[in-house]
Amino acid sequence: MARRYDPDRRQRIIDAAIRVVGERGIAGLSHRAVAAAADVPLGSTTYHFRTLDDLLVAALEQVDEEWMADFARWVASIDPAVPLTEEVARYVADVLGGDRAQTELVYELYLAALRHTAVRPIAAACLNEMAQLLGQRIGDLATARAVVAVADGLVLQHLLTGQPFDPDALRAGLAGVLDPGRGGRGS
Amino acid sequence: MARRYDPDRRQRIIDAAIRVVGERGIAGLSHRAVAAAADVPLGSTTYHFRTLDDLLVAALEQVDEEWMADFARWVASIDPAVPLTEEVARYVADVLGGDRAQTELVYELYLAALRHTAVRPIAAACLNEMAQLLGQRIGDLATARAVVAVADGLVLQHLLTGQPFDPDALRAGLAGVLDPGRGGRGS
Amino acid sequence: MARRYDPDRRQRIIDAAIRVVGERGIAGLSHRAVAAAADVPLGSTTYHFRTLDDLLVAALEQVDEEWMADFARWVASIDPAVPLTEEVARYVADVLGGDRAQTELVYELYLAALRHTAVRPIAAACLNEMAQLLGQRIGDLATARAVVAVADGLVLQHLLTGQPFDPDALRAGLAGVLDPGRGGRGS
Amino acid sequence: MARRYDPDRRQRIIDAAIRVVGERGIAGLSHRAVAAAADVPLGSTTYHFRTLDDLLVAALEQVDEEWMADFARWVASIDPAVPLTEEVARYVADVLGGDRAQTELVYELYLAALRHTAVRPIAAACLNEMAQLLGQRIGDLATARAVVAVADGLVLQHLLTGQPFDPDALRAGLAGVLDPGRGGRGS
DNA sequence: GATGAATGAGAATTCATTCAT
DNA sequence: TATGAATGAATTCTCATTCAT
Repeated sequence: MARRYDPDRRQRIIDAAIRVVGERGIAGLSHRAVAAAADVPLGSTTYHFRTLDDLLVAALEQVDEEWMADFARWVASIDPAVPLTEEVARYVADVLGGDRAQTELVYELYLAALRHTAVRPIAAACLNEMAQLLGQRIGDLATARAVVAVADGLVLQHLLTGQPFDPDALRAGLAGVLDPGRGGRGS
Repeated sequence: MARRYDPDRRQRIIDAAIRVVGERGIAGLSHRAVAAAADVPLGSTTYHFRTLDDLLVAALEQVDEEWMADFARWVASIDPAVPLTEEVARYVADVLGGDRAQTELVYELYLAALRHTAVRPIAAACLNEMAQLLGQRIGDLATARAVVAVADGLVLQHLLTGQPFDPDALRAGLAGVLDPGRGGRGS
Repeated sequence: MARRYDPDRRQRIIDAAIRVVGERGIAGLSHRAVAAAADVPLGSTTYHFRTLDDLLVAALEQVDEEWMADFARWVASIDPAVPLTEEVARYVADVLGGDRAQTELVYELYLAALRHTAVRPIAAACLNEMAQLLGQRIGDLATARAVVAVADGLVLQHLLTGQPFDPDALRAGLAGVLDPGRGGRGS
Repeated sequence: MARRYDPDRRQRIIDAAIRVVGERGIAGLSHRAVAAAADVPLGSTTYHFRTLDDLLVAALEQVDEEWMADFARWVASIDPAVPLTEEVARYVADVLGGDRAQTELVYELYLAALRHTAVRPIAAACLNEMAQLLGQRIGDLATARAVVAVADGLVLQHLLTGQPFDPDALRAGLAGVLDPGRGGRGS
């Protein structure tokens, strides 16, 4: 009854939705939860976002943007003089050591996209943009795609197993993939 | 009213649960849906699995087992004389070309594990077992872990972007990660 | 929390639904209203009738049955020695003078059936059964259908206009339809 | 933002309301639906029609007008030299063969009138006007009322049962009502 | 043991209407 | 005068879980 004019409400609802997904996962997203988190009446969330999917998409697009900004910062910080594996290791370590909530958010986005048609394009765009950005920096798209795959696979692996991340093991492992004889196989 | 002695009912419920998750995702799992899919009375599902979580865990454990069996078959089929990258490419191509429903099930497992304490150990075990199995075969655990990461990252990438998988690009990309100069960067 | 075992509940819900439709019309039927009228928890109505349509159909089928019983009583009471128009007039007068709630229910059933696929068959069956029943009694189906049409049209007309029903006017009017010269036209 | 001066807006809203009722029934009428159908802002519908009932009444009055115009055309086309039953049969056949949407609109009007005080007068006026108009033409009001009743009853019967309309059966049936011995009864 | 009716909470939506601008 | 954001109530429906039989 109090707040009648509230021009930023739409954005506040999106922010609240991101908070809710971060805390309870995509499965935990509900109009009610968002309304409570944004401190707006329930009807307000459905007014601004006709369906829950609309809200989910808006929220994940924003998550994607923030994630891309972080990723772009890393890309910009790559030192051509340093071996790429080391830079990748730094990236993975950063991600795993950073805000766990945000990281979970992104991987939940990926995995949910497998089922959820509405979020698929966001995840696809995210993956493609990462590869493009990195590809421009290092001059090779195939390598960029491989880096993104390795990084994603690693983050997922460590998020789920809880195993500590060891940069040296990564370098040795990657070397082993290309040349098992030297990487350790058979020794 | 018909079936009184039905020793396989528990298993049939699990199978039905996997079917339901495969069709509607974990969010679509419910006692009712499973009961309908298994053609058993509603009370039967709650009788054999006190909570829905118990049923989910049982189902995902079985998904994991089946996935591991497939993975083990691939590991056994690895030819030491063939470059590992080629074998990895074969694996990724197999997964992407195989039963999409089963593949999605495993990523559904990962997704659930991100949030769900009860499911986390299953996903962790899955990832660890894959690395162990492969590590024993190729003699190096770090390489095995890297392979698992690369494979997961690639499958996810292609499932989400819909991009066709090109084994040559993978080999070039991986080479580029280790030695950007030769893999394409700067050339 | 109190009432746990209640074997007649399903029927009580149907009865309550009929009461609700009688009072507020088909548009006023809601799970909530029925639950309140039947004094059962809301979930109970959705348990016994998965969708509101299911409940509506069950209720209207019962309305139809009761209506047909009344109609059959009239058919049985027809005196072959009395002109049919007089018997029809008696029927219409009975209906208009009887329980208005029940009559409205039936005509609401008819009119709703035009739009509502689920109730169409009930209305169609009702109309057909009336004609069959009467046709058997008077030995002619075409006449029976005409009687049903006249009666329905008249009841609707008087229900909506509030005009008093005059049996003599009906007889004169029907005569006029067949032979306008004698029925009054031109005089 | 575009239209500032729009003198026909009120009428356009009414037309849109009729369209909405035609498509989804009275139950589907809502400010939102009308605003979308009329391509006007939501506030515009509530501005021109303070309550939804006002809008419904305006729409149904127009439906009535259009219906009466059609009916008047039929009345004017009646040939005194042709038996009235044949003309009635022609009318019923016209209605059943004509625009189903418009016919349903009128019965929707009847339906609403059964419960809705605000709508009752419109339906009553519609029925009375039909009788008056026809009565003036044929010179007998009682006959006119009977015709209207027969026509309404027949249209309803055929719309609901889907049975094909047979003019001969109608004539025989009506004859049977007045003189069962000749119409078929007892033969 | 096994079943399914019962329950109450919570889900997404839709909406008429009000009112600040 | 016209608009659309805001609101809160009401809608249907789904469901995990309990528990009497």
